Amino acid sequence: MIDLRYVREHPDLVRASQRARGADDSLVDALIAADADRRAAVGAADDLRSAQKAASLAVRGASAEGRPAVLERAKALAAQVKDAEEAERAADAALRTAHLALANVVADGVPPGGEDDAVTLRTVGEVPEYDFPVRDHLEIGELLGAIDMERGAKVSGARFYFLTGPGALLEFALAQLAISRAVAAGFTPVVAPALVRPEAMEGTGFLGEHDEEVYRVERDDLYLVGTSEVALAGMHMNEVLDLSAGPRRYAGWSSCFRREAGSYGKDTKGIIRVHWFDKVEMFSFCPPADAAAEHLRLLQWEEEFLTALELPYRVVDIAAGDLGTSAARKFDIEAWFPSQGTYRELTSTSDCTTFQARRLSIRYRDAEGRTQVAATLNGTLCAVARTIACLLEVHQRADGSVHVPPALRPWLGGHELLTPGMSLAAVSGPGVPAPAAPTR
RNA sequence: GGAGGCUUCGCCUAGUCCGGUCUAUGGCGCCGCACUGCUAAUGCGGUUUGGGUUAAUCCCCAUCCCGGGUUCAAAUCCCGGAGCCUCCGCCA
Repeated sequence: MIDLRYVREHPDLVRASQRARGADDSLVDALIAADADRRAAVGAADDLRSAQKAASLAVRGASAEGRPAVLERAKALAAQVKDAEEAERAADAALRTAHLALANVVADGVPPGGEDDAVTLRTVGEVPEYDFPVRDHLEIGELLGAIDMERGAKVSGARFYFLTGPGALLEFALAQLAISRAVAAGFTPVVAPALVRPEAMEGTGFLGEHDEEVYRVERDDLYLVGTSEVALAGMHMNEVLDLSAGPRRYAGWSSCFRREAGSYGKDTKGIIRVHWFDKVEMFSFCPPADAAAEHLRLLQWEEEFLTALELPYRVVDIAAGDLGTSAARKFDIEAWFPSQGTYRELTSTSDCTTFQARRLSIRYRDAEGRTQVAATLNGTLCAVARTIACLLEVHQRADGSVHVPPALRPWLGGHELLTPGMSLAAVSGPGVPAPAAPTR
């Protein structure tokens, strides 16, 4: 939800933002009208309630003979209040509808246009060259015994998979690396629920246009999250945070579930686009004035993570028409996928300014001690399945083995290569004693 | 799944049986002022959160977990829901 005061004071800027998104700018005027209606209705109902309260008190003080008349008057006012409150409710609902219809105000500097108009800010790392025919991540995964799509489909259907052997170990290695780096950077690590109540889903803006993307557990009126952003934002709903020591940062781990409705035929091979994956998500609460700077910090942490994995990538500034409802600005990092000969989205970070926090009522105390709406930001540190896909492809060798970046080695038994048929018993992690020599 | 208890303005708490200056009690904490070599102690005052109105103040309305209902009037009575706790059952 955007700030109503801002809409009142700068309707032209909000209209421009709507146009930049390719959305209807007349919604702004509808919102302003609904706001005026509501305030009129509230004023009328308040005045009537005030009169009725006085009348009601008069009933108590009335003499025996004056009482019937006073009571009559109080009853009449009560009826009027009832009507006025009905009108107030209607005006409230109309305002809410108009309010929810508006997406966040696009930040200054966001490129105009739609999906194809993202601006590449920089390209980092060399696109690798291979002197052998490259395999896609599924072929490599199958050679390594790391990915099993067929059995995933047998058990759960299309777009489900098993990570097996080295694939499973890779998941944990990535999780450890991501969480460790986040903790070192000052994030509070969080294991977040993947099943949330409607308020959290709605507050983060996922029941609007993304409604079709979301799994709903009807029986219990719960939703499966598409990202731990939902649980992390919901964590502090209806709270006043202390942000005097700087942004409050969380690194959340959870499974993520997406119906992928409307993506039939897209990325059907492998684990790039799946109904379920695990993810380490960064989430930050900060004063709105710091949000843009915080956004760049999240982006930097994302870049450092990919650099540690030795993955070539580019950073793109998403155009206004392609922003999510809650985002004022969004940067994606796209990593190189050799089998596709192109960069594909691996992580994404959004500055939601006060849009989510206003809905969720997440506030902080400013220097003067007043409560203000906080800003929220989110960024992927590691979406595991897709990252594994990218790693396998980029670091593949002619013989089907895969180079392990040094950053991951501590959790993969120190190995420099994952090789088809390798013994997993040798792939121990820190804290695990070396396997005992076989006794016979 | 079953039974019972609980939820009050940052924290604790009175009030709920029996509806009406509850415009919510008291303590702690916090803020201001006074007093005092300093600190402490003490005294006085303030201290929920939203909304409406306003240049600002004043004022008005709402708010006792949430949503309905009864009533001239609801923290208080009735119905529905949520959360927490205890016990039983089941379960990793």
